[in-house]
Amino acid sequence: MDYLSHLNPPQREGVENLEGPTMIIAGAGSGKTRVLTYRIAHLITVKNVDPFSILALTFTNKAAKEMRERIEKIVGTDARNLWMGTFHSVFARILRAEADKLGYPSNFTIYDTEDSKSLIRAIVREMGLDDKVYKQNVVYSRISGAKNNLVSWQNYMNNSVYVSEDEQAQKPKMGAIYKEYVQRCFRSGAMDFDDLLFNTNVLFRDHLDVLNKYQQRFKYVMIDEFQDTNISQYLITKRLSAVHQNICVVGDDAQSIYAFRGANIQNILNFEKDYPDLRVIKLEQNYRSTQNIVNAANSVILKNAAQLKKNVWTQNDDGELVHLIKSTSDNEEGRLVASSIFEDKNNKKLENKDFAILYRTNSQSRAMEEALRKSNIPYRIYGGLSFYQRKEIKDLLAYLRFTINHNDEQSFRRIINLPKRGIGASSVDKIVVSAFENDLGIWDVLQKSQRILPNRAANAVDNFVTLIKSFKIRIARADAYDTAAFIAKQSGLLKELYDDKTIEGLNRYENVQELLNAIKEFVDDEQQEDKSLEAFIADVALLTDADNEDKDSNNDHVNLMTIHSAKGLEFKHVFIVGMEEDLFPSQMMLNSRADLEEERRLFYVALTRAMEKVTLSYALTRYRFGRLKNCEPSRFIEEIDPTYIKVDRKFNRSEPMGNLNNGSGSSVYAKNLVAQRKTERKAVPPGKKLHTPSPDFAPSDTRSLDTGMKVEHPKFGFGEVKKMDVEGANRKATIEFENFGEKTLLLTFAKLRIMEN
DNA sequence: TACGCCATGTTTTTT
DNA sequence: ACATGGCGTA
Repeated sequence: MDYLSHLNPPQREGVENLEGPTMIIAGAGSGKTRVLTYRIAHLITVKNVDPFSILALTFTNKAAKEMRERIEKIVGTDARNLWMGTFHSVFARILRAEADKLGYPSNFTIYDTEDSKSLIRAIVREMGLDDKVYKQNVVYSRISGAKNNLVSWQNYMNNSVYVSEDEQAQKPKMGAIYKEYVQRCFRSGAMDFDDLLFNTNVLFRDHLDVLNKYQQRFKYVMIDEFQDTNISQYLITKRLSAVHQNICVVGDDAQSIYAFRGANIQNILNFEKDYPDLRVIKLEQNYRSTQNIVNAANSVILKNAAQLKKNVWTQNDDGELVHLIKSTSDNEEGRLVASSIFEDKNNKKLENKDFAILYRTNSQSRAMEEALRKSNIPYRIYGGLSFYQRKEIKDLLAYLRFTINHNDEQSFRRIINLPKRGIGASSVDKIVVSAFENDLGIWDVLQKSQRILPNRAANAVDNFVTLIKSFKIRIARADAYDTAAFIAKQSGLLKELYDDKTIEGLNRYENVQELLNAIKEFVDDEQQEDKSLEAFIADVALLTDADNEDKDSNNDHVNLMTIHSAKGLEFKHVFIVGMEEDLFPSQMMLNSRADLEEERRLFYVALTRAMEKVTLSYALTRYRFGRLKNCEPSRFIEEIDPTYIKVDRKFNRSEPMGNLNNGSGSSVYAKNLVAQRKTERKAVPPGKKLHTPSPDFAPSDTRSLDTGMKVEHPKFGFGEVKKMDVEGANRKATIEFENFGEKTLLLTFAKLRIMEN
């Protein structure tokens, strides 16, 4: 096989040794994906293994898709038959096939995080508990943590550790909420993300015939990004590969960055115990980055106590030193990065897509976007609010979901009064409570709504039921696109959005059309055999918009994303912005040594994305919650061996800060920001424009507002800003309007257009 | 029941 | 800065 000649000895060992348990410890940039790709190709072409019996689990859908394409280039269309995908998507597929064994319908709904949290919130209220004590985020992560450790609600309530922890935290009802949540999901015919893994474990534990079937089927099991798997995931694969023992995991403990989600480095250590005859292969030569970048990254990760022994090295040139730039504000940081990109593009003949701007939190994208837009540099934001998480999209999806699964409580709550049908919160509560008390599904209760609801509401519910039934009939006869378009129209959703002529409304309408287009595409896809709505809906909850890219003709843009979503990617130049204490490392990760080490690994991941150049950047002031805050440079900057870093100016950690302009915004920048739309951190819908137009009136960018400025208000007309005030967390502007006199407006709500002066 | 006004909390990361 | 939900009014 000619591809073998491109490999170094350990890489080759990883490709050629196909039998028995194998662990490949792959340092950053060591050609891990290449090894995995060739390994699978080798199985098919040399060992004549049927692709149907190969299971390859990846971290993202995108990674799976890319790998499949690369394999297809070597082995041809056979690659389509591989079982390849994320844990969640592969096991959702298996769970649908075996759902009856668990008492679930095969068309069960998948709840995303938002669905789960809102269900938790509803439960907490119904139980008469304080939702300030039982915060949905806290309860959710507690339940999620338990599920990922395979602790059922029964085990949870009997476990003295959990129970006493909850009592200590003054949250004794946690177990009861967990129980109710699980039962409600079950009755709704719904699984959340963690259930997909938890229930797969239950399936394989309690139905040995099923387990045996899949054990026989999957002769070879491979796991990418093994360092980011949790116990639940690990046990699934351990069970699956128990017969053939052909399990190969690939990972790098230094890049484990998902412990917060239950990922467990311990898995790597346990692996050696579980498979005594394990073959361990280390890929240590880095092909991606320059000498300086590799050395800088190594010097950082060295500060972590918990790690496997590994020596990442490279033969590449020294390259440039890591640059460090300092700005006075987040906006200036954006401008410096933008102009640096502009220069490098000219000087080094680079394209936009060679650059990535990485940050710790999604909210940091705003300043970068503004600066890039002003410099006319095309950019693309990855992650952030997904297309599929937008309200209007979720609304239509809820209709589709409910039509397929009539018991889905969360979808029901979304659509029962959308558009308004006169069914208010009290009616909804009655329906849900009645379902709960009689141990019925939502749909059963809806059929008999006149027993529990007053006439008017009951009639409205009857109409709703008839509507859904008409959708159901359509599903049986038409493909996904026809049905979805029919539902969008008949439900009244499209009309409601169409009638909304505001800019936001137009956008929403377009987004819904975009979803319909996506469904059309799905139907037209020749590789797609099942064109039913059910087939389309099945995996929608597992999609992120990272899966939707690449369709644009214009692919040359600067990449903006969080460090987490940069995992597995590489770029020539990488900017790591917001290198400030409390931001990176995050304030919330300073509580334990383990947390801080995870942040350090995150920094390591960021550094090692770069092929040629890394620029670190920090700002002395930054907006947070709309207020200007002082910042200190991150401790991580000092952790880089100074040999490999070039500081713009003398770097001084406790340098005194400049003048703070607190609250009312800075007039320096004000002049530049004229009636500019607040940055909407929205995902670019598939195949859509990169920039959004400016509306006439949008909630004002309050940072740009200052005394003396002329503004226009949709109701009060023209006026001049007289005074800016801060009261608590709110900022107010006193404005003298030409026709209405002086008004004091809360800037949070004021819709102002700032006139050029 | 629907709607408008405003108080409050949130931002750590994602399948 | 923004979303969310509570509360009062129509």
